[in-house]
Order: sequence, then structure tokens, then C-alpha cells
Amino acid sequence: MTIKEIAEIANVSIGTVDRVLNNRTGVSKATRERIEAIVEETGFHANAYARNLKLGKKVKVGVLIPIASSEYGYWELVLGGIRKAEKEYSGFGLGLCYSFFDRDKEGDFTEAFHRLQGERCSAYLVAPLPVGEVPGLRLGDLGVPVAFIDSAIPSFHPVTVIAQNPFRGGFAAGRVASLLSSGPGVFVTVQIHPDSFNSFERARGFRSYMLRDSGNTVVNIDIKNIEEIPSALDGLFSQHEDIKGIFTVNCIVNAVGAYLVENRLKERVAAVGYDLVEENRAALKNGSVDAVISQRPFFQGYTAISSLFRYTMLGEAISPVEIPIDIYFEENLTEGSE
Amino acid sequence: MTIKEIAEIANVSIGTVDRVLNNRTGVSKATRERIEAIVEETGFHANAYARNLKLGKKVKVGVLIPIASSEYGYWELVLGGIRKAEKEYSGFGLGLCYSFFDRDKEGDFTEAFHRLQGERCSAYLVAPLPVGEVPGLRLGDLGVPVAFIDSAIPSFHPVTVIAQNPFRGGFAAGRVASLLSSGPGVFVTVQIHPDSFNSFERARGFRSYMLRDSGNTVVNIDIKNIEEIPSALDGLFSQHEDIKGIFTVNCIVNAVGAYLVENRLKERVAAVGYDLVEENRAALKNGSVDAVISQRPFFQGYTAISSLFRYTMLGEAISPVEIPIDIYFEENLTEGSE
DNA sequence: CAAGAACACGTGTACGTTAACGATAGAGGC
DNA sequence: GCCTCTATCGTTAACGTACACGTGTTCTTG
Repeated sequence: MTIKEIAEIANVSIGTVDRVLNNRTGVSKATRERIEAIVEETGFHANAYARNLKLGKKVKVGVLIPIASSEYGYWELVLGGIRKAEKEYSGFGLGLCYSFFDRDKEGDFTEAFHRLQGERCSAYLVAPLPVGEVPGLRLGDLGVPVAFIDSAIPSFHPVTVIAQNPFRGGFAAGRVASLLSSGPGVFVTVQIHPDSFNSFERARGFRSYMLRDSGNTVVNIDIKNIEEIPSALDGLFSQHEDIKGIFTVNCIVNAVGAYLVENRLKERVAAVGYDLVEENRAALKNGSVDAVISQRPFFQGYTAISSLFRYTMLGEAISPVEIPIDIYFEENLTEGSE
Repeated sequence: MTIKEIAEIANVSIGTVDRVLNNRTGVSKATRERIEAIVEETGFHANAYARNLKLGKKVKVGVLIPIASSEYGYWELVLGGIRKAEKEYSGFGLGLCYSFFDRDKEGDFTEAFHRLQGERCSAYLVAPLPVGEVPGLRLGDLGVPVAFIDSAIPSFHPVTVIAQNPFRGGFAAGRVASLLSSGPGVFVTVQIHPDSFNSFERARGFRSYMLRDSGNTVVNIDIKNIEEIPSALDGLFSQHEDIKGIFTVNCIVNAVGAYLVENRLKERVAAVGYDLVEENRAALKNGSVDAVISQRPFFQGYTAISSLFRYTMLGEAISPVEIPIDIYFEENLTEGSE
């Protein structure tokens, strides 16, 4: 089915059919309805190749995500998915424009965004981690679609959000930690970014699960960087006797696991963490970490770009994506795990 | 960058550039090398829209999967992913041709395949479940690409396989069942299709995990359909005292869970199963089932079609996909779970 | 009632690529 | 000399769609 065939059936020219399909003016009501009926009946769908060839549209998507580092190796995985989508759609007019920000440097998010603005992108993919800086950027004024990845912020409604529910993630971590421990006791949440929405919510979810059993106590410790872990845990174990498990809300759980093994505490303390980075895979395999919650970072990156591409280029409707809460033990680790 | 621009730089016509790009004959060695250098340097990539418009290729993929039923509701989920890919690529010349077979009717797989053959498809997606019937079809003689979904069979090498490692899935189920139970004892595997490769391997993986602890015993029961469950379990519990957990290798685990609740055995017997069909979601929520292993059926369906489309239509290279082993408790169930 | 606006519709060109078809020039045979 | 053959390269017509432009009709208005 082509426009030409529709035109022949309706006894009009392709120009008129085109006017109806792209609902422009200049068609009488009668012809319009006649053509619409034929389109409906034949199930006509415009040839996507011809359409996009003619339009010659190019979409340039600005990608604003944290730079991957030892503490945030997680973002390397997201980037992998983004790169896959970029490769897949490059022949279809998609171009990406990266701008990485340092999560620990205040104002760097804003600066990275301004670097991107010069590129005049037709869409943006943003990881709105520095919650405080996001509203100031007035993303809505850009006039182009914005998608959020990893987390959402309440003050702005992007065209789509690709994220996991962090509270439920922490809640699930609670269940897992509970399964791994013998009876009630003291459980610990370790946060490295208490200002981060995800971090806070995961800890809250964990606490919420644990406090359903009145025999449990939950304590929280905040650290600023990975080097502080030994001293922070030293303090913790000197204060509390009956620690049953530790939930680290992000991917540095392997450092916690290593501490436990080193201090011969692993036997009686369960370690649960977040995100299946390479170090955590190794930690699961050598037993220094018992379980890891994951949020399909590769899939998140891929889906985000794919969604934005289809939304801007093909005009498809898109809806938010709720990322499942994956639980990994050593036993269900595979090559395809993410 | 277009062919025209390349031609201008190389001082030849677009015809010559085209001959080089599609490596056809009729170009002198000197010109060919000159053009290749320019292509390399400029990073030229043919416009996928123009190319496919001109070629006007259509791919018709034959889909040969089990019909969804109460016992195999799992395939409804796979079909969902297939349908999503179909919709997404329909504007790009993809057409699907479904043929469903009844898993319980011998020879129906072969018959369903012959129905498909009349459609002259340019690629096939096959769920090679009736292991015995597959070699007889001589899929390799078709001369068109074939992809396997859900499981692979050793006698034939398709262009890609999208499947989970069933042994490892059962192994992971063992870990979960072990976590859910107090101490060693008797564990049970329930199979409904002992002839199925996945079924057998999952049970083998489970047994393998359990027998690492010499205190455990593993017994297996085979049933022919879902109605046999009560009587089979009646017999089981009269023979064994210390049953700690039951692993059902497919999605009918909810029936096992219901039996346990009904007979007031749920408190002391853990129920682990496979596949997150609607009934199993409900069973997790009401506590009659403790955990479910999943294999991303929606993703499998979507990926299979997407891979075949890109392989046949865009000439992309594709590689096998190892499906992760997902573990679901009630606590990590979300809308996005599959 | 003529001039022009408003409306409804047809025509032609371009998008980048492919592949069939010509065109040219030189080599070799008679 | 003419003819054929081959190697090399240019030209052109599609593919289906979008949109600017042209054309013919009807309606308004002084």
C-alpha cells in the first residue's frame, strides 16, 4: 500500500492524499472523509524509509550523565547501552553529543549542561542526580524533549523517565538481607551520597522492611568517600554487638565486603549492595558479598536513547519505563547479567 | 556525507562510488583504492532510509512457537515481546507470520512448520521444544536464517540462540530454596515435561546444588498435567517426612503453592518455581509461592524479532543472547517485572 | 459584471541509493 | 580500414513521500 494506490482508489492525486495524511488544509470535507476511510480500511502505514529520506531529519541527542569513576563504575554500564543504541541508529540519522559531569564537584552538572547547550541538540537525556541544581536549569524552556534516566525529580515532568523505584529496591534488599541472616538483630545502611534521592530512598526502603520485625534495629552511617569505609566500620562494630547485615546503597559494596573478610566478620555479617559492576561480580564470586541488587544499567541506557530517537524521529508515543529490581547471588550470575 | 559528495571528492560519478561500496566489478584498482580511502577517512555510512527505500526489501519472518494455554501461559509473555517488535518495525518492512503448535500433540510441531513453509518466509523464529521432531525438519536446507528461542538443540546451528542456561537456572533455584529453608532435608523437583530439555536441565541443576550438602536428599516426581498435582503430592508427603522445599521447573508452580496452603504445609515447605506469569505474581503476593525464577520472556520475544530483522534487513552481525537468571520474591515484584 | 480572493486539487521536483543501460576508449583480429 | 570485445566509467530512472507551486473552479465585493 502506497500513497499512490490510495490516490487511485479515491480518484484523487497523491497531493490530496498527502494533505489528508499530514492533515493540512485545502481538502474538502467530503474527499477528506473518503480518503480517511480508505486509509482506515486498508490499514495504510506510510513507508518509514521514504518518509524519513524525504524529511532528511537528523536528531542530535545531548547526553548528560556522570563520568564513570572507581566509585561510580556503574555509569560505564549505562554508557555501554547508550553506545549500542548510538551504533544501531547511526544509519538512521541519530547523532549523540556527550557531556560528562563530576558528581562530586558542585556546579559541574550545570557547567556540563551549558557546554551541551552550545551544540543545539534536538533532545536531551539527563541523569538528574544533583537534585538541587536541576530546577535552576529550567529544562522546560528548552523547547525540546528531555528524558530522565536513573531517577526522576518532582519539579519537572520530562517526556519519559527510565528508572527503578529506589524505595522498593531497598525494601527488596531488606528481604534478601533478612534471608541471609539468622534471626533478628542490628542491620546497617551505608550511604555515600546522603543528598542523592536514590541513596536516601533505598536506605528508607531497607529500614522500612527491617522494622516490620520489632526485634530488629537499623542504624545508618554516612561516608564521604570509599577511603572512609574502614574507619567508619571500625567505629560501628565497636558500638554494636549484634550486627547481622550491612546494606550498602551503591556499587562500593565490594569495599565493605573486603573489610568484612579482612576482619573475619563475614561469617556472621551478611553484605548486600547495589549494581553489578565488575568488582561486585568478583566479590559475589569470592563470597565477600552475598547479594547485589541491580537495575539493568545497559538496558536503561539503550532504552533511553531508543525512546528519544523514536519519539523525535518517528513521532512515536513513549511511556515511562519502570526498571525491574534484579537480585543477584553468586548462583544466578551469568555473562548476560547486568 | 552522501555518495554524491564522495564522488565529487574522488572525481568520479556516483555510479562508480556505488560499485565500490557494494563491491561490484567494473572499477579499476586505482580508483577503487582512492574511493575506499575517502570512505574510510570521511567515515561515510550509507543513508539507511534511502538504501532501504530503493531496495524495497520486505522481510517476512515465520514465527513457530507453542500456543499459550493455562499450562503454558508463559508463551503469552513471549508473544507480547514479539508483538511489540512487530509493531515497531512494521513501518520498516517487517511482516510476521504466526504458526502455533500444541506442545502436547505429537507431530503438531512438524505440521505447524509445514503450514509456515507455504508462506515462503525469509527468516524463521523457532522454539525448538519438541526436541525429537526438530532434526527431521532439516531447517538448514531452507536456505534462510533461523533463530532459536527459549532453548537450543545440539544438532543444528541457527544464526542466533536466545535462551537461558537451564542448568544454571535450576542451580540458582537450589540456592534460593536453600535460603528459604531451615537446615538440610528432603527437596523435591516437579517436572511436567521430562522430555523437555529445559525441564530436565533445570531439575539437574537444582539437584546438583542441593547435593553439595550431604544432609540433603532430592527426589523427583513427573506429572503429565496440572490435574495430577494433588494426588502426586499426596503420595509424596506420605512417603517423606522431612520435606523442606519443592522446586517446580515451570510456571505451574502456583498450583503446587495452592496445594501446600490447602494442606497447611506452607509454613514448613518452601515453594520455588519458574516464570512470572500472572498466576505466579498472585501466588507470590499471597504467599503461596516463595520465589520464582524468570527468564525475561518479553525481552526474549522482542530481541529475537529485532535480531532477525536487523540481520536480514540491515545485514548486521548478530550474536547469541544469554538470558540472565532473574529471581523474584514478593518484595522485588514491580510492574516492569517479567 | 469584472476583478480578485478563497478554495480544492493536480503537477513536479527533490531526498540518497541502486542497478540497468549507455558511452567511450583502447586492444586485438581479420 | 572496419569490426568486435572488454574494461572502465557516466547517466538515468525508479523507490515512496513531502511540499512548493501551478491551475481551475466557485464565491465575494465594489
